[in-house]
Amino acid sequence: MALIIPKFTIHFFVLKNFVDELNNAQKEAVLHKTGPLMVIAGAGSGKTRVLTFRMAHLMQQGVDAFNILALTFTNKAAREMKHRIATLVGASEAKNLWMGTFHSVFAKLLRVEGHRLGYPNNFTIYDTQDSQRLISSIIKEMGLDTELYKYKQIQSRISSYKNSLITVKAYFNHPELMESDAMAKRPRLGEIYQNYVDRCFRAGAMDFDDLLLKTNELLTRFPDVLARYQDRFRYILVDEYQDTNHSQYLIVKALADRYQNICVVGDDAQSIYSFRGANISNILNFQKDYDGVALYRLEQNYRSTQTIVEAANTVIAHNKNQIEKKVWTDNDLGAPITVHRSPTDAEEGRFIAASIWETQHQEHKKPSEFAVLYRTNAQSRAIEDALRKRDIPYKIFGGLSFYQRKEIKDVLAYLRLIINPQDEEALKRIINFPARGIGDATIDKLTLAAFEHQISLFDVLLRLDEGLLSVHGGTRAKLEEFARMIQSFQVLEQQVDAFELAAQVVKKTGLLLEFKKDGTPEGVAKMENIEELLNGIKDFVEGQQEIADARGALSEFLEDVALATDMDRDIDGEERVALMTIHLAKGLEFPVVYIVGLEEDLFPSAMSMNTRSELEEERRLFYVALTRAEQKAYLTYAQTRYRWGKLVDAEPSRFIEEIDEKYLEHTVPLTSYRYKSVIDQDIFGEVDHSKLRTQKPIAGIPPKSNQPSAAQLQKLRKIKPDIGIPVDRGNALALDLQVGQWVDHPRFGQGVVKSMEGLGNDQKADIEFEHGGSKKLLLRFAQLTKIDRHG
DNA sequence: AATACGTATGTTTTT
DNA sequence: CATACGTATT
Repeated sequence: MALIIPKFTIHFFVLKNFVDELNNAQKEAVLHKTGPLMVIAGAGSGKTRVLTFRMAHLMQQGVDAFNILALTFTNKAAREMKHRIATLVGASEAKNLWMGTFHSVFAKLLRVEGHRLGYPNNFTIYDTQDSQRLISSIIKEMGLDTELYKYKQIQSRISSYKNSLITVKAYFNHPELMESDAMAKRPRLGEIYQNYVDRCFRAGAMDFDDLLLKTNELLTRFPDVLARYQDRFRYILVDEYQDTNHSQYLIVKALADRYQNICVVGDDAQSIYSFRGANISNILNFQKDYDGVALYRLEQNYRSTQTIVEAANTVIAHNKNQIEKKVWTDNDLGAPITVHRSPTDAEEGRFIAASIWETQHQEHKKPSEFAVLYRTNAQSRAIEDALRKRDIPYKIFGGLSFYQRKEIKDVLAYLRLIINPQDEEALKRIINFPARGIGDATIDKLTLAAFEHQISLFDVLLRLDEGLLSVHGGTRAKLEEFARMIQSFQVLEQQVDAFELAAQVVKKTGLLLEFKKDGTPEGVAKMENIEELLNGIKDFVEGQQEIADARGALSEFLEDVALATDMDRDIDGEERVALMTIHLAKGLEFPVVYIVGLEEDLFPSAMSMNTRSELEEERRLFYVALTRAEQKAYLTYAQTRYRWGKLVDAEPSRFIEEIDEKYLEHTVPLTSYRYKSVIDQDIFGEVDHSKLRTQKPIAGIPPKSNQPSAAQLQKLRKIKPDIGIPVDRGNALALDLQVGQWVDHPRFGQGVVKSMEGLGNDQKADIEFEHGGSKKLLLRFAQLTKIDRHG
């Protein structure tokens, strides 16, 4: 019946057409043959098209899909690209591509190779919450002051060490690291780090950062493994390169070293992840890192109206450190950007809901054509309330993601423990949930016994008759029963599929009953969530059956879940307004975009105004937000807003003023003049002349005096110079040291730079101090200040 | 050991 | 405002 057409011909035809649609820069990037290649892709310039098409083209040229590795920023992006490539070269070929996020790709690699580093292939992936809980218990076990050692801060510290490849050993080898923690009154941070790493290892667990760190370790320690994967991944493509951290940078560099077929795509103007270690200099220095880099710039924007493109350009022009480019568009001028002020955050929500409702009806738009973008997840509430009142369907992305809900994590903890009984965090989570009479005291004893014998908690349970634990007979029986139950699940796991197993777990542990009996609406919601999880597992199992080499289905499901984001649960075709943070919106586009909460201290965030580089990142974030819009953008702010449950006054964001007035229209006449803060001036270094322009009243009311208010003086005192405190911000590279430069160190005093070594994050300076001899300091951590001095 | 309640404490952004 | 933690009560 079906007409049989040779596949190859069809695909070739499609491919050819596609090339013709590309502009010159795109075409060149796609057709570039071998060697390092960097594509600077402005917002909306079709970079996904270039990436997918480049891969398809490589495959057409005879490159085996097995030899291509593509690292994307989200799993969703990977899926979509794979799908598009499949339409170009056929699904069976596209399947062989290695594509995914850094984390998911290297998690898979470590499943295969991790045994060389002493990890079981069923290792658990600890999420941030697991890490924090473990660190919290370590701090308590060590008897440290929890005021000084706050587990969240410690976790983020350890995370940034790992992202910079500072292992425990390296930590203790760098006096300046210990120095800086000691000065922060946390001299025992190294010990915590040590304990944390040991405990993770013993639990057979890797945290998010380990997935990258251990990959680096693997590739460094085992040249044969490195060689094998270099040979395997002959063509490497990295999307969103501006958001890679040092650890990722090194992995890419190691893998690409042999063939040098490395293609990175990114936009320095959209680098917004420095808080998790992303280093913008990775993209800025790419041309120095590789020889003979071909550089292509995609500057034509196909996404947005002229108004939006140009307004965005005027905003980003306020930043200093950029790769030169000029984004432009052929599109229509489009509507002006609407700026709206509301008295309260609730009003802001109402305005947005009303505006969406109106636009929907006047222009026959679907709900999915709108997005509301905000700086912090907490802002979603007011918007939600307003949308719900108007019956506008919406979906919130991020925030508490589905897999992070307590009831879901509880079920997953059972499954994790079945797969990997060493998993300490999973065990602690569920050993007494549902309640079975095993209290904190018992768990503490258990932890202690595990530590004394250097075994896992579960092993202690299995060896209770050896007298490892002094507990009452009743408690002991309960512990034994718990262990027996887990073991019976382990047997079951061998016999049935993941769905069946999960269903049994939920039933036999009494989890479902637990929520059923409470009868509250929350309890019902929790039951529904568990049901949804089971359905998800079922879908997964069914999907797996189509894949020939599917391994242990459950452990793969757990891996997917550990690395899944809310984005990945997005069901296409759902007609809903999207609510998400700007970070989450990266890479997406919508016809109509509302950027809300444009207020000083919120956006830009109060936490990000201490240094210029932080402020510039906030501005890039705003740039990202604005460039999500295809046809129309709204900027809204409120004069008062509930924060920490308190009503606080707010003033409009400086970012609004940074847009040229000619692109804006105001719904409400501006009655009050906004005082322009003196903080905008860089009081610690060069004066930014663009910031010194005379203040122009926006409407009638004359400017206030230039004297900073008491509150502003308060703020000024809190400002620190943009050097010296880069420990977890990774921006110390701004300190451009030369040999002979005099510097000041808070501890060692003044000294002169004798020599420099290392690159990027590893850059060190050999400094001879006046008192105390010479020291090699890692620039990123040494709190150095340049000083003027000679001789 | 479990619960219930009060207090304190903190908030950017996420794989 | 949420959640995490400590204390008092059963």
